[in-house]
Amino acid sequence: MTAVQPQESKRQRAPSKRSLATRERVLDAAEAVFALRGFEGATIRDIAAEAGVPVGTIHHHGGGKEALFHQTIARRAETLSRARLSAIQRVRAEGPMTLEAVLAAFIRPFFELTDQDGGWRHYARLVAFVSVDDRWRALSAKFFDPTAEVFFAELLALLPRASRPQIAESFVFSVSAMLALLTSRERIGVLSGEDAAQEDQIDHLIRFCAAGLRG
Amino acid sequence: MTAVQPQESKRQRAPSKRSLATRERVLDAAEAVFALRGFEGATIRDIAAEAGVPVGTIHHHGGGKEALFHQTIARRAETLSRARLSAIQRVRAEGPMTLEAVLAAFIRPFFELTDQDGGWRHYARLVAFVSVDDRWRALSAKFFDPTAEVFFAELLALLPRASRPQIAESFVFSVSAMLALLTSRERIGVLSGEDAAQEDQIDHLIRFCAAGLRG
DNA sequence: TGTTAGATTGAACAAATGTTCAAAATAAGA
DNA sequence: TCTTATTTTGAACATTTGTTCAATCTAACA
Repeated sequence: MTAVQPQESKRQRAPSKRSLATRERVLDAAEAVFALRGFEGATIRDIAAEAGVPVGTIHHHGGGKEALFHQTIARRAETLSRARLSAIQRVRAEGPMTLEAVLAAFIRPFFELTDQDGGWRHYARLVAFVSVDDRWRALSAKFFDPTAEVFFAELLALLPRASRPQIAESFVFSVSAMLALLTSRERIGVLSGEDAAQEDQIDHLIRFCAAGLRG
Repeated sequence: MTAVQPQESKRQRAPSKRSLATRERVLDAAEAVFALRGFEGATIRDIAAEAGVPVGTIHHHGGGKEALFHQTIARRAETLSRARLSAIQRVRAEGPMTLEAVLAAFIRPFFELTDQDGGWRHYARLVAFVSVDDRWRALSAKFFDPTAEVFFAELLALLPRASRPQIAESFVFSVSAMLALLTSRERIGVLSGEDAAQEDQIDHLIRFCAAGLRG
C-alpha cells in the first residue's frame, strides 16, 4: 500500500525534523482525544485544538479520521509487542517456565510503559475501547493477535492437562482483567475505600490469572 | 425530575396500548443500534429506521439522544438486578455460602436472560461499552453499583483472610471476565479453533474467578 | 545561495446530525 | 357520539463534522 519509490523520478525528500515533530504532536493529540471520547466522539477539530495546529494539518499527517485512528493504534503496538516478546524470551532463557512468569511477561510490559509515559496511559484506554468494539476487530487482529498467539501457545505447552478451549477462555479472561486494571484503578480504589500500590495490584492480577488458569 | 401531577388540573390520560408498543419498538431499536455502533456512532435516524418510525417519534418517546441512551440502559437494569438479588437470596436460604455459589448468583442470571431474549444480547454489549467508558460512570453507578455492593459485601464475608483491596480487585477482574465471555464468545472460538458449549464456558468462568479469588 | 518538494494554514463546502415544530391522525374518557 | 389529550408524521433548521484546496511558508538539497 505504501508508495513504491521509482528508481529515477522526482527527487524525494526526507521528512524534516519539524514535520516529524508535528506528526508526533498530532498523534499524541489524537491518542488523547480518542481515548477520552472514543472514535466517533472525537472530532478532527478537537484533535487539532489539542495539538495546537490547524485542521488541515490533521489530514495532512493523518490522512483521514479512520487512517489517523489506525496510525494511533499502530504507533505503539510494535513497541508493546516487542517488549512482551523480549520478556518471554528472557523467561525462556532463564530456565523452567512457570505460569506466573508467562503471565508476567505478557502483563508487566504494558504497565511499565504506562508508568514511563503519559501517552501510554491514553493508549491503554484506547486498547480497551478497541477490544470491546467489534468494529475494530481487524485492527486487533493485525496488531495484537500475533503476539497473543505466542503467549497462547506458551500456555498450551504449560498446561497439557487443560483443554484448548479452556485455555482460550482463561486467556481471554486474563486479558480482560488486565485491561480492567489498566483502565479502572480509580474504580477499584472507590470500591475498596483505599488506594493500593500499583505493584501490589499487578502481582495480585498475575496471581489471580495463574490461579484461574490452573483451575 | 418527573412532572408532579397536580391534584386538580388538566385531566391526564393513560398511555395508549399503541403508544407503549411504539415506545418498546423505539427502545429495542436504540438498544440494537447503540450496541452495534456505540453512543456517538449511532444516529437518531439509524434508530428511527431500525424501529420503522419517523425521526420525530424517537424524540417524542426518547426525549433526546442522551436521555434515550439512559432509558435504554435503565429499561433492563432493574430486571437484571432483581434476578441477581433473588439468586443470592436463594443461595442464602439454601445453607452454607460458597464462593462458587456467590459468583454463580452474580454471573448466571445475565447469561440466562441473554439466552431467552435477543435484546438482552445487545444489552450485554451495551453494558460492556458503558463499563469501559468513563463518560458513563454515573450511569454505572446508578444502575449497577448498588447490586455490585451487595455481592462485594458477600465476598468480604466469605474471604475474611483476604484484604479489602484485594477482594475489590478480584471482583473487578471477575466482572470484566464475565463481560468478556458475554461479548467475545466468537473470538474465543476463533482462538481455540472450536466452539465450546456455553454452559461449560460459564462453569469455567465461575471456577476461574473462584480460583482467582482464593488466590 | 537558489530551487523546489514538502509542510502549514485557514477558509470553504457538502453531507450528516440532533432537534424543533405544526399539522394530521388516533383513541381514551365523558 | 363528541371532545380533546396524545401520539404520529415528516418537513425544516441550525450546528457540527470530515474533507478539500489554493495560497503561503519552510527547510532540504544541489
